[in-house]
Amino acid sequence: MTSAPARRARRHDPGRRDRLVDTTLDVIAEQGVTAATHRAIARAADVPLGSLTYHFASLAELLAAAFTRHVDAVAERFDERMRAAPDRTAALEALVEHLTGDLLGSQRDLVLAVELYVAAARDPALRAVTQDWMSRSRRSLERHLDPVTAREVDALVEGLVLHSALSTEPMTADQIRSALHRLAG
Amino acid sequence: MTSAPARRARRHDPGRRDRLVDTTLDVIAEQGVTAATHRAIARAADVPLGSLTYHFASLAELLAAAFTRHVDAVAERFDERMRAAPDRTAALEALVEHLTGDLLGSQRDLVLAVELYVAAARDPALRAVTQDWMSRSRRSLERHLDPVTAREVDALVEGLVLHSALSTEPMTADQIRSALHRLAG
DNA sequence: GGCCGTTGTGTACGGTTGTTCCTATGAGCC
DNA sequence: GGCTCATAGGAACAACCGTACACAACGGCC
Repeated sequence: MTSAPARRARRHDPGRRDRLVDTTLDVIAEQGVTAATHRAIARAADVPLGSLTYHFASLAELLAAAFTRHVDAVAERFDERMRAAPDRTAALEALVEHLTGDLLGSQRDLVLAVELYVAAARDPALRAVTQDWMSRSRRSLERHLDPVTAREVDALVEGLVLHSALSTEPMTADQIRSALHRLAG
Repeated sequence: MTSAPARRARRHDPGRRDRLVDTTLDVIAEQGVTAATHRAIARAADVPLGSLTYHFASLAELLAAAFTRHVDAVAERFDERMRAAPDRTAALEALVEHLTGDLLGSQRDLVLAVELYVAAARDPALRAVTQDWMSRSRRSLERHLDPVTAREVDALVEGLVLHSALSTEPMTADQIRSALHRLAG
């Protein structure tokens, strides 16, 4: 029996561009943004190396597309939660759920957030993505909070996320809830 | 006239190991942790390439030594401020000064903090450094705040720092002070 | 059916990296 | 003065990177 020949994706492959963006996010989440090289992504997506430079002019462009897609999804999900909340109290509780469920619950989203922070610290194009994210999340919060409070809550949330990412012990929902209520309650 | 021969450091060079650690911090602050290569650091310190692997078994070890030195300095400076504060109100004001003066005032410390976050997200050795920093700063805060509040303030501060690093508009002392007082006032 | 342009593929190139290794040097001790 | 060994120095190596490019294949239009 020959060794497994690594089944190639079919030659005609519409939507490969989309799939490459998703695979890039997977690689970043699993191995970090510095490990997200052309070769690593090509291997993960099971496509030849040249396919990446065909679909994306540069690696930076591919990374930007990937982070943009991720931020769009997270921001939209969050705004839905805020729109659904009837009042301020419900909004804060929805925020707690957003944090414990989406961000801190799945390591994936947490890791992606931190990797984006990291990459954005040096790449102006990615910094635009993070600024878009911050302003969108602030706008979502402002559905139930005044602008000043929204900004403070946004910063606190950012810190909680980073804390959880770097700490050994994860933060509990109760701790998050109490901090939020003290700031915006 | 020949081109400048790049004056070499003298052959006998006691304390070079220390100087390499400082230079590493400079390179990280100016060009980011990903640009802190053996060659970049050697060039900045004006020493031959081989000198780095002689003094430090690996690049990771050098980076860890550099971040450790920096964290030690910042944490010690902060604890001094907290020790000097007579009461809770003074402590909060000292924290504002610490943030606006040391961290946000000089871009250098802010950049170093974010670069450390970034690097720590992937390197367990560096994560130990950040955890040490967090626990020390929390302990300093606990000189005037109860543990729960200290933890929340620490998280908020982390978020404010990150916000300032990634945002275009820096955060003002007044905004920081008002957020802190709302949380711990 | 035959052409053509879009899409897919594999290889090669120039550059940078961390690390190793051999040699040269000189400060401290006898 | 002579020995010795920790330090200084520079070249070399293997691995990896992003990107370019020439060629193959196929769908859609005439």
